[in-house]
Formats: sequence, C-alpha cells, structure tokens
Amino acid sequence: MTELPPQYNPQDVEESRYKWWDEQGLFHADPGPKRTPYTIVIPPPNVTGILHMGHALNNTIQDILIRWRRMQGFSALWVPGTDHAGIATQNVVEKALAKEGKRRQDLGRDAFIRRVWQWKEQYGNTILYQLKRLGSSCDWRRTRFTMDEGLSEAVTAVFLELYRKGLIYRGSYIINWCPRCQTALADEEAPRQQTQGKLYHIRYPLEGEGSGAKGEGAVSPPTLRPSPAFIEVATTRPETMLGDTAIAVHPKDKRYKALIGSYAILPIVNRRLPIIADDAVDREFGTGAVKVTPAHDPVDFQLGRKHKLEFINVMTDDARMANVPEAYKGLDRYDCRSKLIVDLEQGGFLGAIDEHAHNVGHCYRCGTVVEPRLSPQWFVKMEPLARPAIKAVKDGVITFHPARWTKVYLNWMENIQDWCISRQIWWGHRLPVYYCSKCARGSGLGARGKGSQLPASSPQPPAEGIIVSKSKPTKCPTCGSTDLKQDEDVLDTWFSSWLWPFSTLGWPEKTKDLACFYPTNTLVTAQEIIFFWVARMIMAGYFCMKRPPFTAVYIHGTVRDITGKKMSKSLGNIIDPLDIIKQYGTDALRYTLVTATAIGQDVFLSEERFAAGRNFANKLWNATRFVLSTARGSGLGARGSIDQPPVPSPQPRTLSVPDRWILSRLQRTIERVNGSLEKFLFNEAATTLYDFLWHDFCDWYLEVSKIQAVAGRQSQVTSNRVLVQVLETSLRLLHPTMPFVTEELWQHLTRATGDMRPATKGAPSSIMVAPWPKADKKLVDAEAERLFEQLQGVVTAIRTTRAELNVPLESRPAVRLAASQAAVRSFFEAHRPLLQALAALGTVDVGAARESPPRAGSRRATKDSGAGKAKDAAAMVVDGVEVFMPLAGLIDAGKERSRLQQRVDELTKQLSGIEARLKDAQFTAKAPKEVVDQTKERHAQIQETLKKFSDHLALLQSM
RNA sequence: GGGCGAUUAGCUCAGCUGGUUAGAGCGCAUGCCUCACAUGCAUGAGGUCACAGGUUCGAGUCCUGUAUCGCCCACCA
Repeated sequence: MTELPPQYNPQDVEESRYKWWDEQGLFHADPGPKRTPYTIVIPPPNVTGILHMGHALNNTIQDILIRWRRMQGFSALWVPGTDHAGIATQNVVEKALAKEGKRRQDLGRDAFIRRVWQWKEQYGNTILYQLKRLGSSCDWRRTRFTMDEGLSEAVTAVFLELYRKGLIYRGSYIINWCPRCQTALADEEAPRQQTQGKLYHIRYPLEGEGSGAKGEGAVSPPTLRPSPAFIEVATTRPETMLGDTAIAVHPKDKRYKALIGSYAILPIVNRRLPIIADDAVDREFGTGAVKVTPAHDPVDFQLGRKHKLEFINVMTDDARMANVPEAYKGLDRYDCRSKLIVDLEQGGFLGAIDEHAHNVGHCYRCGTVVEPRLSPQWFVKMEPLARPAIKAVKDGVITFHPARWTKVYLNWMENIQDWCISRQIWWGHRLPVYYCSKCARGSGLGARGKGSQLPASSPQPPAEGIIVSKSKPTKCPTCGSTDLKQDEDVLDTWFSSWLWPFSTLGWPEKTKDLACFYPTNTLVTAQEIIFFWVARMIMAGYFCMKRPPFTAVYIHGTVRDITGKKMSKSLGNIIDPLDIIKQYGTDALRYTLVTATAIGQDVFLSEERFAAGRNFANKLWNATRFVLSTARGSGLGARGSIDQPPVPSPQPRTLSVPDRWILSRLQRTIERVNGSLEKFLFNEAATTLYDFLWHDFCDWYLEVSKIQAVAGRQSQVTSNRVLVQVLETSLRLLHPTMPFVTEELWQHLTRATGDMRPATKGAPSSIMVAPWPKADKKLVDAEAERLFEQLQGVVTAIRTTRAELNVPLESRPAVRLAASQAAVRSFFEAHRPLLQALAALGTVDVGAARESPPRAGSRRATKDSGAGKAKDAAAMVVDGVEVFMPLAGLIDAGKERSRLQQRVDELTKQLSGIEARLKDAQFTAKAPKEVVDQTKERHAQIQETLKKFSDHLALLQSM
C-alpha cells in the first residue's frame, strides 16, 4: 500500500478511474428477470452541444440517481445519446461552408447531407466525451442518435400510424420568411429587435352608412369622399391591408359593440370586411379596432382560423405585391407602403401617423426584416393525444417534482394547439410523403410558397396525389404514374425526441430491453422543455406504448450567474464546467452544483463556491489518511481483523460512549440521506453528509479516537474498527454525489483493511456496486447521543472561556465540574482523559452540583442567578483564580425539560377543554357542521402534538 | 396582459408536513504551522426572517394584502 500524499489531486485519479469503471463494464445494465430495473433516459444534448453548467447540473442529478439505485441493487440503466438538432446543426455546417465561400445550395441536398454526417462523425461526440468527464455512468454501449437507423424507423412508423388514424394533416401556417435569403426561418433564427417605426391610422368606411361603397365591387375607382361614418384602425404595415379580410374589436368595447356583425369597406380594394369580436384585441391600444390580415400576421392568422376568414396572400417570395389591384402589382413591400400612404391620404382614408417603437423579427443572417407568410405545412392533431396524457398526470401515474409544475403542464395540455411538424431545412428526417405530379397537377401542392390559399385547420381526407408511405412507392396508386416526388421538408427535431424513451430501447421492434426497461422511472430536465419535450413524450408514450414513458419528472432550476442572469456566451458570464473540473476537480463541481440548488430553485453560481467542494474532497482524503495510519498502527491491516463483509458491527459491550455516539449519528445520517434522495432533495443529502463527516466525524470522533487509542489496547482496536466502519459507510453514502474521490479512498480503505469483497463472485470490487448502506436501528442510541452532547457542551464552554481569557495551550488549568445528574457525573469521571485532552486541561474533578455556586474570587460570575436550584457549572483555575462558567449544554437539559413540561401541561388542559365541548350534546347538535369538524380536527392535531412532546419529555426524564 | 418564483447574517443561500436558543459556506476578527488536513484547527462578532394585517397556546414556516426583484408565456396590431 502506497502512502497517500497529503493533498488530494483529482487530476491524478479521475480520468483513469473513469476508464477503469468503463472497462470493468460497471456502467452496463442487462435486461433480465433477476433484478428490478431502474431506468433513466438522458435528455439528449444537441450534437452541436458544448458542455455548459446546465448540462453539468442536469447530468449530475441523473448520475446521482442512477448510482444510488445501482448500489441499492437495481438493474440501473442510463441510456445516453444525442439529438440531431436540425436547424442548429445545419447552421454549424453552413457556417463552415461559408468559410469556403459556398452555400448549401451550391452543394445540393445530397452532398450537403453527406457533409453534415461527416461533421457529425468528426465532432458530434464532443458533448459525450464531456459528459464522461463529469463522471456520468451511462451505459455507453447503448448510445443512440436521433437519426440512427432504428430511431428513423421509429419516426416513420409513428408518422404512418398517426396518418392512418387521421391525426396528421396538411394545412397552412404562418412562418417567418426572409425575402432576401428566400428561406423560412425558425423563431430563434429571426430574433426580434427593437425598431423605430410608425403607426398609421387608416379609416375604413362602414357599409350602408352613405359612403360610396355599397357592397362588394360596387365602387370603382375608390371614392375620394369617404363618409364620416368609418372605423379607424392602426397598423405598422399598411401594405398588408390589401390582404385584409376582417376588422376585429373587443367584444366588450362600448365604442364598437353596435358594429359587431356589420361590415366595413376596405379602401382601395373595396372588399367587404366583417366586423368581428375577439378577446385577443386590446381595447387600450391604438383605436381599439384591428385590421385582420390572416395570411400575413401570426395573430391575425389565429383569428382567421377561429373566425373562418378568407386568407389572401398578397406577396410573392421576394416580398413584392401580388393578388392586388393593378396599380400595386409587383411593387416592393416598402414602395407599396409609400404609395398606399399617398393614395390613402388623397382618398381621405388616412388618419394620424404616430411614431411607434416595436419589436420586429430580423433575419439572423442578413438582417432583413422578416415577413410573416402563409405556407403549406404538416400538422399533428394533438387533442386526442393529449387526453390520456392529461389523465395520467391527474391520476398521479406521472408526478412532477416540484409539484407546482403539474399545474403548468395541465394548463398547457388543456389548451393544446396542433403541432406543426414540417421544417423547411435539409438536415433531419424527411417526411415519408410523396406527391404524384400527375394527380397533384394544378393543386399547387408540389410547389411551396406560391401563394397557397388553403387555410385547412382540421384533418382532411387524403388528397389526391399525396401518398404517405414507408418508402418511395413505385407508382401512384390513383393514376399509375411513376413520376413521384418526396416532400422536400424534414420533420421537427422534437418529432424524433418525443419517442426517445422507447425508441432508444428498440421500438418498434419488440426487444428484451423494451420489455425490461420500459416504462422508465425518472426524467430529469429543465423547465424550458416541459412543453416541447416532456409533454410530448407522455403523449407519444401513450400513443405508441399505451403506457407512460416515465413515472416521475424532476424539474431542476436554471443555472444563472451571481447576478441572476442566465449564463450565455453573448453575456460573457459563462463559467465553463471543464475549467472548474480542471481547477477544482469533478467531485467539487458536482458537490457545489448540487448543494447550490434547493429543489427546483434556480442555481446562482460564482466561481468561489467550488472551493468548498474541493476542500471537502480534501478533508475526506486526509480523514482517510488518518484512519489508514491508525489501522496500520493497530495491526488492523492485511485483513482478518474485520471478519464479515460489508463491515461487522464491533461488539457492543466494548463500545465507549463516543463510539456509540458516532455510530448512532451514522444511522441517523443514513436515514436522512435516504429520505432526502427519495424526495429529490439532493442538496440536503449532500449537506447532511458534509455536516456529519466534517463536524461529527472529523472534528469530534477523530479527535476522540486519538485519545482512546492511547487508553489501552482494547479501546484502540475498537476505536479503529469504528473509524473504519463509519468512514467506509459514509464513503458509500457519498459516492453518488462525489464518485471519484469516494472510489479512490474506498479502494485504499478496503484493501488496507481487507473487509470488502465483491458481493457477487467475480464481480469487480468497486464502490459503484457496493451495497447501499441501510440504517441499523439497534445502533441508534439516544442515551449515548445525549451524554456525548454533554461532553461537547463542557468542552466548548471551557474552550470559549480559555479563548476569552487568553489562556495559552501550554498552561493546563485544573477544572472542577459540577453536574446535577448522576449519569452525567459518572460519564465524566469515566472519560476524564477525554476532557483533559479535548479542552487542554490539567486535573479534572467531578462533583455534584451545589445549591449556589461559590462566588469568592470569581472573575466571571454566571449571569443566571436562580438561587436555590442546583447549578451545573464548571470552575477552572487560571493563575490561581477560580473562574466559573455556566454549562450551557447541561443547564439546557433542565431548561428544556421544564419548557416541555409546561407545553405538555398547556396542551393537556386545552385538550380536555375541547373534549368536554365535543361531549356536550348541545354543542354537537346546535353548532354548524363545519365548526364541529374543525373542532374535531383541532382535537386530533393537538393530540398528535402532545404525543410528540410527551415522548420527547419521557426520553429526557429517563436519563 | 396571463402564469410562476423570490425577499432570512456583509455576500451566496438552506430551513421538508407550524413546536427547543433561526443554520451553513464565503467574508470578517482573535489565537494557533497541535505528529490526517493551513484546501486546516479553535473561538467570536454579525439576523425586528421585506412590510402590514389575520389564523393559532405557538408563525421564518399557514392565509390576505402591499412593496421590490426576477423568470416563463403571450404580445403592442
């Protein structure tokens, strides 16, 4: 056994230890009937991902759960993998291409896709390597990618099945369109920028109010003398008025109430526009009346659907006017705007023009103002899918932690919108949809974005010429034509990740893995993707598997910097987990992340906090060094001294009070850690162990053991056994949180003491598969805890006084202790050497408490002067003068008793009062039912509390 | 506008179903290189638990309101 260096250096152990775990196959889980499965699927990071603190927190939590369950004996499987992340990945590769001066169009679709795969092979596993640095114990043999063959098959299978059941349909949708790049943009690709614009007020004459307009197409050219009876609307984009098909007002708006249901006339075009009512209209803004252009505005689009309005597309791909009166045809959108302003002015339709700042989407690539645009897309009808997913959560089949997310989830699910699943990019799962050019001729289906005017909003019977098929059909089933083209679009990234919990286990094949590990147990993720991912997985789980994908969802907080901002590159406030690992070690990173976050609360991080984790690891390292050295010194090494694995309990009769105390504290720690982990209170589990190990074990027990070691052979051996047992057990408890340092120390400790053999023959001996500690109720020892606390109280009191009086260590003052309890007195007498050593004292006399403490010559009197009562106190002789000090711990025992007694008395009295009232027939007969119920409830409550207090009191009195 | 969260020591935060004297880490002060650890040990200072009401024998904890900060969603036509 090599000597451990006095400082823990994580760099020396982490990478090689991880490799060893992996080589030993410790991350692998086999499906089998022998053990209960416990499964987690990773939220697949983007292949383009670079590890950030969010990942670090997310994966640390998953790893804690999986390591904990693995040690508990579950067949614990953590499925890793990555997401193809359509747009993000395509962008990365496009950027690389741009450096060569090429665009993806220059390569063509197939070559570009090949290029993306190349990129993926080369860089796509970066994030997975980084997860390994975190210590994640994923089963890497099962690593999946959302565009794997198997997963792609799953995607197609689901699409086909949804289509067969009428849950997939084609319809129109508003997308962001860049007229310059000629491409559709995702919302995140069209960031909104504060822009100074103008708000134009336009007057629409009311029909039948004596204006020139008397109905559709009745007046042409537009009248130059509008009636004073008009409705005024406001817009920032006047050119879109050419596509208006309604005017909307708020249903409760008094100004317009009378107009609802009547019509206005669209100036210039002279179209009849119904005046409709909708809550979405803001009465305060502008004039309170809104022009509705369903084909050119997202909100208007929704209104258009809801009120079944006409959708008129008035622009071409490059944002020139089309489908409009001759005078405007072909004009650029801004030229059209200028011309319209002039024409409206001339026609007397123009009201005020106000300055107006608003947020406008701009193309992330060229900065052009994007144009919302109607476009044919594919949708999933969600409502039928949502029903079982709502029920599962309402029935508690799936639970959210913290519970408050349940409401958020249900609220969204109950108002669910259909899901637009088609994306106009190249990287992704291509839609299994084919068009027959012959059948589809003239319907415009093959051509995207040429001003489609079909506002389908519900499932439609399969249109002619559309074939949904697993692979390309040889000919059109309707007309027999062989001229078939696959849809150009790919599916939304989430369309593959919503299948993740079962597609990674082999679905649609019926695999052993699927039978064993599905449904999974816990899903760990952040709040941002509850809708995108969590909700959809639940729906897919019920649709495909008829069972929930998981039973618990743990939502952790967002990692923020110290000022509360989200960490992001552009803000420059990133703390890179890999830097922290390098500087402080992985365990420090994990410990700090976990302790920094209470359940579901956001995490605020500053770099200094990681030092605490590093220090803790180092503390453990040195505690183990000490325990090893004593084990060697007492001949405990080279096995034999400890007989039965895991670690036998030392013989109770040889145990001292401190031995019993630390063992008792250990049992409580085990229970607390278990309870915390069950409730997802990872911070509590970690700090419980920190407090126990640092303060109870190192600060007190370790020091005590040094003294016990010199007291005699027997106590030395016992003490060493206890040291080994407590430390070894604690390391196991801490392993899920701090895997590396615990494994390292556990290896040294078990090898030196020879007490740990693999549970299964032939299995590698690793803390990863060592049994999870169980609390031994027999070792819970309230008496020992009480007595040792007395000792701590005395030692602390003496140390405090010494510090205040500046008594140097070398001068070892004599002390007289006065204790009122006989048990405490005999304990002190038996542990005199302990007191002497821990408080650096000379002689220690123990006597009964006196009626009143002597005052003569005292420099420091007790503040408390409850004369006549026995006082627990200590008198220390400093420079020939006796200094008296109250013993806080001892006095409190008495104080607490009387306080408790008082409470018990109070409660008893109250209880009998309530009982009397409940027995009173008049009360129960006459009082309202709720009052009686309330009284009963109160009765039960007090009874429970009383019992708690009485038990505590009885315990105190028994000592 | 809708929803949610927070407000506890100088700083960053714990405090689960109400019940001993409200805790930790960092920082600060004092004394210690005590043979596991100076990434350490001992001791200490520092809190009207945002504010105002209420429920209760008892409130940091539960209820109502106010103020401030923050997040998510929708969005100013």
